[in-house]
Amino acid sequence: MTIIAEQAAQNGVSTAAADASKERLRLWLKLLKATRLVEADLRERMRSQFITTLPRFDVMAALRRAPEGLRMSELSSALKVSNGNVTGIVDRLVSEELIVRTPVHNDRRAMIVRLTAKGCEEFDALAAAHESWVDGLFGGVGRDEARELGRALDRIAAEAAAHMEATREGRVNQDD
Amino acid sequence: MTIIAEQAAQNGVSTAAADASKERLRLWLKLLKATRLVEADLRERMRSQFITTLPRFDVMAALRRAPEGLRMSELSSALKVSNGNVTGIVDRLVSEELIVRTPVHNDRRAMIVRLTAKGCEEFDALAAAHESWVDGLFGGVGRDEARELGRALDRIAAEAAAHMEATREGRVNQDD
DNA sequence: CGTAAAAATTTTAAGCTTGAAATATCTCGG
DNA sequence: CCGAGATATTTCAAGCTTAAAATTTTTACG
Repeated sequence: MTIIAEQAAQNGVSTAAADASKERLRLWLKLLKATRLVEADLRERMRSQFITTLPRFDVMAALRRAPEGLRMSELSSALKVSNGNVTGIVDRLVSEELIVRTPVHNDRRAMIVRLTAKGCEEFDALAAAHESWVDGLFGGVGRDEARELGRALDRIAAEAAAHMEATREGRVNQDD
Repeated sequence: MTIIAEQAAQNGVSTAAADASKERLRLWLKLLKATRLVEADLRERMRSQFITTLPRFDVMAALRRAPEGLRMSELSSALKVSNGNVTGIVDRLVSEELIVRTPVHNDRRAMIVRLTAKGCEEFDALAAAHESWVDGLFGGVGRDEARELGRALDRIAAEAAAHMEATREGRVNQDD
């Protein structure tokens, strides 16, 4: 925090905490920058080489792992996006016959979505290309370094999720 | 690459390269997951506590560092987003009197955009809150670890950018 | 049984994002 | 001076995203 660091400096207080804080802000900006850079490249390749998008790829990837299909709600929670968002992407994939929506017996509110044979084929080709693109972009990262960074990111994500949970506004249990 | 790994295994070929490749794909997925998690939290806080968005914050942050203002094209290249995108965000910020668009003498095509006094004030409050949110989310990352991860991410971004440059489709200089 | 609350999904409004097309203006060679 | 090409920006169409409202159906309680 620049402001806190300035205050600390003015107060003659140790800036150790403020230093760590600044370093964390820089880390976040770098994380965001690197992610956006890679994401933009993958998006562009999906668009120009396969006429598709990352969100469509994400939906298809989730369905590829579920041969029996997934409910709309399972899909949206697996991808961590809103229900309405999934509705739109699924609509478009259905119109291209890459996936199908089928009603669920016993529950006329719900729909099961799964890949068609055509969808499986297209996804597999897409996934192979995607893996090679990522391999190229991260070519400078060795196996051990990738593992190490992956562990660090897992830990950061877990800690961030815990912090989010702890500072959530709309308290579910006020007695916690 | 799963497929290559399988082929390699079937062929009795060493899987060392395939192992590294898989580990890189995992790293990318973790990078994306962590970034989206943090981004979603920051977006939600911006929305509920300040009735604004991350793209607006990004635009205001770029302008905060440029007291003389920036041209639309400078803004879009600084933020690495399309021109049309900046036009829309700027339109909305102008309508709230947080920034102003002024014509440039000598060049009637161009516009300079800069923060108003109100825009500066709002941005500073927003930036202070943003820094404290990030500090909370990354609270488990110490100063030295943050520096180390930051360096690794910088290197990855630079290597990815170099790879993108090297594999670009529409060659600018075919003689390179 | 009947109905209120819960659950699954879709719809809607608003904003973000891109790439491409359209406008307007500028620059420069002839 | 004029016109071709370059440059700055906006407009447009399409898709992604969210939160909130609306719809439909199920569940459970009295």
